[in-house]
Order: sequence, then C-alpha cells, then structure tokens
Amino acid sequence: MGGVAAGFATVVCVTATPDRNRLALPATQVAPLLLGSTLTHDDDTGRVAVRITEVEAYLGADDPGSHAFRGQTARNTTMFGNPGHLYVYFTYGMHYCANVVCGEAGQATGLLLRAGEIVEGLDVARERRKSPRHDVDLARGPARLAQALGLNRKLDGADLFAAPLTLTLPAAPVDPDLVSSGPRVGVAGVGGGSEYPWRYWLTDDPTVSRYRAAKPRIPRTVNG
DNA sequence: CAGTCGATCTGCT
DNA sequence: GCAGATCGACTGA
Repeated sequence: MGGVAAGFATVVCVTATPDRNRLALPATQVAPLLLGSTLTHDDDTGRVAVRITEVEAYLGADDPGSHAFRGQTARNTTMFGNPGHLYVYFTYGMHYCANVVCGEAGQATGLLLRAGEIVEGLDVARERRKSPRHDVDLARGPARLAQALGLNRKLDGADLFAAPLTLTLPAAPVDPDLVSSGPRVGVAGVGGGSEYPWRYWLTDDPTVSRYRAAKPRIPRTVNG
C-alpha cells in the first residue's frame, strides 16, 4: 500500500542532476527544451516511456489560467515547490493531468504535458487506454497521456529524476524551426487569447492534440 | 467531421 | 452551488 514514495526519494536524491537545473527557468524558456524529451514511468504495473510532443506553460500567481492564481492550496502545493518534480491533479471528476514544475521554488510555474508519442511499453499503454483505435491517440491530450503513463495522485510531488520516474532531456533543444506555438487550449480570458502563445508543440507531429478554442459555457436553462 | 453532453473531484463564493 | 488546464460517446449530415 502507501508509504513508499517518501522512502526512496530520500535515498536516491544524493547527487544534483544537471537536467534539474535546466528546469529552474521560466516555463516559457523550458518549454522548447521539454519538447522531444522522454518521460518514463516504471512500476509494478508496467513500464511506459513517452516522447513529449506538446506542452503548455502556466506562469504562477499572476496567471489567471493557472491553478496557482488563487494562491497555495492543499492540491497545488507541489507547484509551489522545487523544480524537477511532477504536479499531478485530478479534474472533471475523472481525469488526471500532469505538470513539470519549473522555475524557482515559490514561483509556481510549470508545464502541462499535453501530448506525446509512446516510445516504450506500447502494450502496457494500450492496456491502460483500451478504446483508441490508433496508437497515435494513446497519449494525445493531457488526460490520455497521464493515463497511458499510469500517473495518478500518488505521484503528485514525485521527483522526475528518481524512481519510478525518469525524465531525459535532449542534449540540445530541438531546432526552433520545428517548434510551433499558439494560444492555450481550454483557457478562456487572459492568457487564452492569441496574445499569449503559451502552448508549444512539434510542428506537424501526428500525436499533437487538435486545437479547440476555449468556449464560454452557455447555461442550458435560458430557453426552458 | 462538427457539435453536444454526461461523468463527478476540487477549490472558491 | 458552480465552473473548470477533459475525454469519450453519441448525434446528424
């Protein structure tokens, strides 16, 4: 059962990882570095690795679209901690989504992992994700990616550079010509418009989630 | 292919 | 009580 996470973290975190320092920058600067990186989750339910193809930057307390906008709560505490950790939250009553915490402790900036390509453990990912007809859909969308990797609330706050997680950044950022940016998905108001291109993806990658504009919710009771 | 809706956790009013 | 960093099923063309 529980009680495992706190134990191994103290044992493994002996040496400072250079890659961890590369995350200690504003999320908008880390975004192009994270594209093309690989995140592996390896536990007794299986081993799956995903090559990240789409991310979204959330910029902390001043960002109305961020969970951190209204200050620190029990749920978002991880966002306010040190970079190089995973912030996992539960949303819409059904789905988990995962962020890579960036910047300095207290800034609460991070990158939402929006999509990726399964590069290891395809059979395990298919088992976890059942319905999709195409493998390209296995991790297309933040909740799908989390499910394919087997991420859940138990991994909230987990170190990205220690078991059961492994984040491998590319030696150099991908060619800027291969990176596109645009407005964030599903975020209305400030930061949701084209004025802030805080969504980044690998151009023309088939695993990138299709853009859906944030739609204002219209009450259905108006016309009876 | 595009539009609509249900599921039901979390934090804020 | 309500809206939300969503997904999958269903509808109609």
